[in-house]
Parts: sequence; C-alpha cells; structure tokens
Amino acid sequence: MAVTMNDVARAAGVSLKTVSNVLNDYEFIRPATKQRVQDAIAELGYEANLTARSLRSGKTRMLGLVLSDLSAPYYAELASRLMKAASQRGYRVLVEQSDAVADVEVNALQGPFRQLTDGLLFTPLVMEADEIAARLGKKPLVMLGEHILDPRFDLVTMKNEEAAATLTTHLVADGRRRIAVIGAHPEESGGTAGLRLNGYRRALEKAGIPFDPALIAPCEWRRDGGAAAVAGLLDRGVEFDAAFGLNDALALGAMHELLIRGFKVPEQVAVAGFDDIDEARFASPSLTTVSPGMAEIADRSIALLIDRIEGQETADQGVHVEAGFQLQVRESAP
Amino acid sequence: MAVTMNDVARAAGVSLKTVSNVLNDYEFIRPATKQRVQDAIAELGYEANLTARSLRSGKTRMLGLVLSDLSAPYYAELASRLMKAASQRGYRVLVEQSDAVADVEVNALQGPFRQLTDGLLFTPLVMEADEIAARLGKKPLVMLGEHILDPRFDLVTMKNEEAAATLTTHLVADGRRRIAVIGAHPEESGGTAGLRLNGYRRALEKAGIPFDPALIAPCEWRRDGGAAAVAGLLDRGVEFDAAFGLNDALALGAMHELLIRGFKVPEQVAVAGFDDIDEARFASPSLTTVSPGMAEIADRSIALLIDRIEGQETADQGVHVEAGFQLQVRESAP
DNA sequence: GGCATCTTCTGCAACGATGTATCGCAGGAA
DNA sequence: TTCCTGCGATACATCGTTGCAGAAGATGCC
Repeated sequence: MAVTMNDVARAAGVSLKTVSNVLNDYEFIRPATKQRVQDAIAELGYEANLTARSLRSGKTRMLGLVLSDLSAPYYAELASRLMKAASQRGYRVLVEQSDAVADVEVNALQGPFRQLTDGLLFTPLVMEADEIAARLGKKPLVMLGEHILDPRFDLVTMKNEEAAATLTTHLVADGRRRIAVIGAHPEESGGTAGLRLNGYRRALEKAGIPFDPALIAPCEWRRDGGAAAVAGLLDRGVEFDAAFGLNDALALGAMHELLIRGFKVPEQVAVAGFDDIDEARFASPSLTTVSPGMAEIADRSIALLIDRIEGQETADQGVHVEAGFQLQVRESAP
Repeated sequence: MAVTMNDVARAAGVSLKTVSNVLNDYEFIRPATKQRVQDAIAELGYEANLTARSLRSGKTRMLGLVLSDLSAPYYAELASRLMKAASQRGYRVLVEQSDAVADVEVNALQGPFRQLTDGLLFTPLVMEADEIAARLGKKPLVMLGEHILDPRFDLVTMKNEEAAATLTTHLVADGRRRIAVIGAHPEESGGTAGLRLNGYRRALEKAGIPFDPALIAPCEWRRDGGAAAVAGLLDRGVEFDAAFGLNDALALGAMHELLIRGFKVPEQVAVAGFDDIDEARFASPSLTTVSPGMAEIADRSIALLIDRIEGQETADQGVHVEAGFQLQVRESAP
C-alpha cells in the first residue's frame, strides 16, 4: 500500500502528530526534528492522502465551475484561464456542464457536486435569483458573467451594456443605420442578451436613429443559430447594412451566411461580434468585436471566491466586480 | 452539520451498517426494513458523504484527463464529450492542463492528481513511452489520440495515417501537385504530426509525385502558427497550389494569411485541415477537413478506462482502438 | 526557590463511511 | 430433540488525516 504518515513517523522516530505538524507548518518544531521528518518523507516518497485530509478538514481545495457547455469557445477559454488562476493558489477546478437544463443547475448547487467543492463559480442560465438564494448552502458562490445583479450574490461580470453601446456607436460612425441584432428578442432586457441589447438601443437613441424591432433576430447562441437568424431576416426581406452578433459565434455564423449569399462584408453589410475569441482574429474577413477582458474576469473571480472560502473577504453584501473591455476594430466593420 | 448515516440509523431504528447495506443494495434486507431506512433518508434529506466513502473504499469515481490546453477547440470539444460519456456511467472528469510542460505531465502521472482519480486519460506531449511506463502506478491509464503505440498501454486514437492519405489523395485528384504541409518537420515520423505526414507521403508516392521537403513547414499548432508558417513559405518564394494544415487551427491560420495576401482560395491555393472542429464548417470559405469520429473516440476511451477500473476489461496487453474517420469536402478544397 | 510561561512534542478522539466477524432466529434434516 | 443452514441484522475495527488537550522540559521573573 501507499506510504502513510505513520510510516514516516516511525522512520523519523517521532509521533504521528509531529509529522502532521511539520506538514502543516506548525510553528513550534525544532529545526533538527523538522529536518528528520522531511528526510523521512523524501526517503519514503510519502505523499499526503488528500481524501483523508478532506474528510478530516472538510475542505477539498476544489472549486466548482458550472457552465452550459465547455465546447463553446468562450467558455473553453474561460475555463482554461480559471484553472490556471486557481492552480496558482493551490486549488483545482471541477467543471459541470449544465446544458442549460434546470435539474443539472439545481444539482450543481446542492447535490454531490457541491460536496466535492469548497466554492462555486456559477453561470446560471435557467435558475432565477430567488431560486438560487433558496437553495444556496453555506459554501461561497460567485456568479460569473451573468445578469443576476442581486445584493445577495457576489458577481464578476463585464460592462455589457456600455460595451454594446460603444460597439454600436462605432457602427453608426461608419455610416450604418440599419443594424440587425443577432441573438436577442426585441423585448428582452434582462440577462446578457438584454444588457447588450439595451446598450445597442441606448447608442441608437443617442444617435437619433429609431429602434426597429424587425431588426432583432432571436436564435440559439451558436454558429448555426447566427446563420439561421440571418437567413431568416433575408428571407423575410428585412434590409440591413450591419449585423451585430451578441457573441462571436453568432457573428461568425451570420457572416458565413452573408458571404454564402454573395453579400460583401463589410462593403454591403458590416459584421461585429462580442467576446473576441481567438477565432475572431483569424476569420476572413477578421471580425470586429469587443474584447471582454477575460483575463481580468478569470483572475478576479478566482480571487474573490478563494478569499470568501478562506475568510479573507467578509463583506455582508455581494461584491460586484465589472471588468473592463476593449473595442477590437478589424476588417468586418472598420 | 450535515446529516450522517448515524442520524438516519437512529431515525429508522436500525444500526449504522444496515443503512449502509440499504445504500449499497445488499441482498438480504427485509423489504419493511429497507422501506423504513429509505423513508428516513428521504425525510432527513440525507446525502452520502463522498469523501468518507472515497477514504474507505479507495475509489473517487473521478477520471483524470491530461491534455495540453483546454482552450484549443479540439480539446474543448473532446473534453465536453468525455465528461458527458463519463457522467452516464456515474463518473466525473477532472481536467489537468499540461501546457506541454514535462513536470506537469509527470505530476499528473504520479502526483496528487493521480490520487484524486481512479484512472487517467492521458495525452502525452513530452513524455516518452519508457518514461511513462516507469512512472506508471497501478491505476489504469488510457492513452488518448496520440502516437505512442506500445503494447504496454491502452490506446484510443484515430487512423491518422490513413486519413491524411485520403485527404492528400483528394487534393491530388483535384489537380494539386505542390501541396504544402503546415505543422510538421520534414523528417518527422512519430507522433500525430509524423503519422499524418507519413500518410501524406504515402499518397504522394502512390500518385507518382516526388516529395519536396521545402514544402514542409514546421510551426506551433495554433492559428497564429499556421499563419506564420504560410508567411514563411511565401517569403522564401516557395510555390504551392495547396496547403494541408495538420489540424484545423493551423489550416484556418494558413488560410487567413493566404487571403490577406490576396490569394484566391481555392482557385489559386486549396486549403485543407484535420479534426473538423465546429469552426471549420463556418469559415469562409468553409474548410475541407477530416472528421475524426470524435464521438467514437470519446465513448470508446471512457468505456475502456472504466472497464479497466471496474475490472471488466482484463487484457494483459494494451487494447488498441482506432476510430473511423470521414472526409469532409467543403469549399476550400473541392 | 517557586511559580508562571513558553517551547516542543505526544496521545487520543474524531471525520463518515465500509469490511469482517458474528449473533439470534427461523426452518428443515437427521 | 439436536444439529445444521441461511437469512437479517448488528458491533467493532478501519481508512489516513487533523483538532484538542495536555505532558515534560526549558526559560523567565520576582
């Protein structure tokens, strides 16, 4: 079997507890003793049993990350960064894909998944604030990139509305007047889609351009959704000189459909997205988009969650962090 | 604190072990007793403590997945599928990003990460077969999609060589004679890159086209690597009428560079990739590529690993699975 | 010298589950 | 009646670690 603390203790001629103390950096240990224990550890190749430690301490040093689908480029990159940030503070990340299914979200919040983790990074797609609050246990939870702005929860997000307004203003400055929005309902106002749509409307208003609900095309937030939405607009005879995909996948799907149908991008229709995934830079034409400061989102949310776990952050109300953003002007909408 | 088995036992008026027996589907329990225990569990909202169970049983019901970088589209999609497949058999997947750093790979193999998991899905990028064999513990390990074809290891991969040959033959059939390869060294023969290069060479040979090392452009397997490799070829004055990116990211980067420089794709230069990531379908022009049967790879590798863990697969030698593939002909290389 | 305090180390219990051994009680065979 | 077998349930030890309480010796202070 594996080497245990008992074996180390025997080899070093000290008690079990002394070995434990050495491992946990207990203050009062004679240097000579400490050395003897460390030598024994090295010689036997001892490694602490994390399961036993977890059982005893009640901590797993794992963070849960709940998102809809890891294969979406934005989430893949975010997960990758979160893992790296967590690892720097000695934590691991366990991912749960909800597929936007309510049951899975609920289970992540209070089921076995919760048990395995010391805290949660949560991207709720189905559950509402009250429901979450009701099922929220004692372990810390940080909301990620989503719309639920509620004093009960910590939240790390970006300036969705402001960024969408900036992007829209950029399109308007280029002379675009009929800007289609891909991925929202005309009446939407909550959620990521709603916030970005609000920014769009605010920018139009400021420019004195009337809002036309016919330009708003709802669809699934995937490449094929974006393509289908544009197809729908064109088939309905809706005219537009720009398309604003509420994320890059939507924009790229939309652009693809436009190019297939023989439209010139950006000459006839400008296309812009949101998220600045790696792919946006390498699309043809390259995609104008908003870079959401993902590094900042990842670092801040990990820091906040771990500070909550370790009791270094004690604010009664939810802490709200808004990461900055940057407009990335590229070929698709100069 | 949380409800324990002891609380349930007391509530149901039975012993601790009887509760355990009910939970583990022990055969000889009177239906009435079983019912009483189940009622108590439901009433108290008892949930088994996974950590305690792990400590006692030595199993965590977690699988480790070691790959270079989760933000690479291929790996993101693979990870997503692996998680879903694992979850169907009651396992979770814990991801470790190696960034192709040797230390991280070694640690994943024998460090704390190994301890947390019952088995490993391993994509070695740095370590060699002998090194892996030397550090391999007792827990099952399945190699994933990589080149190490060794009787000591289980391996799930795809027909890399055959697929690359098929793709090359397709390009040749379209009249291409000078096909650049993006992402390999001319002398390479092992590893994913080597296998695909072998397929390329075999197809050329069969068509009676001489192999020209000048057409082989090594680079990092990322979009920007592909772009840089093509830039290098063009700047060196190497002429070619097709570019075969050894994965889709490379091909898309290459295509981007070609389009920027005013080349017509596919009229002047055809472009083809490998992996059929979602993005390939929505690129402009859409990318001809090889679809590696990822669903099959994910399902088979999870099945194999779990069968090893649970003792249902007992072959002494490594089991080798080769998933099928499909040529996806699209606009970039008709 | 006597007492309090600090340093260094130890032993025991506990975290919450499962494995092993065992026990009482039926019912059937001898 | 006695012995045996199988069912249904139990008690106790155990997995490897950490928290708590305390012991023994060294040191400081009056």
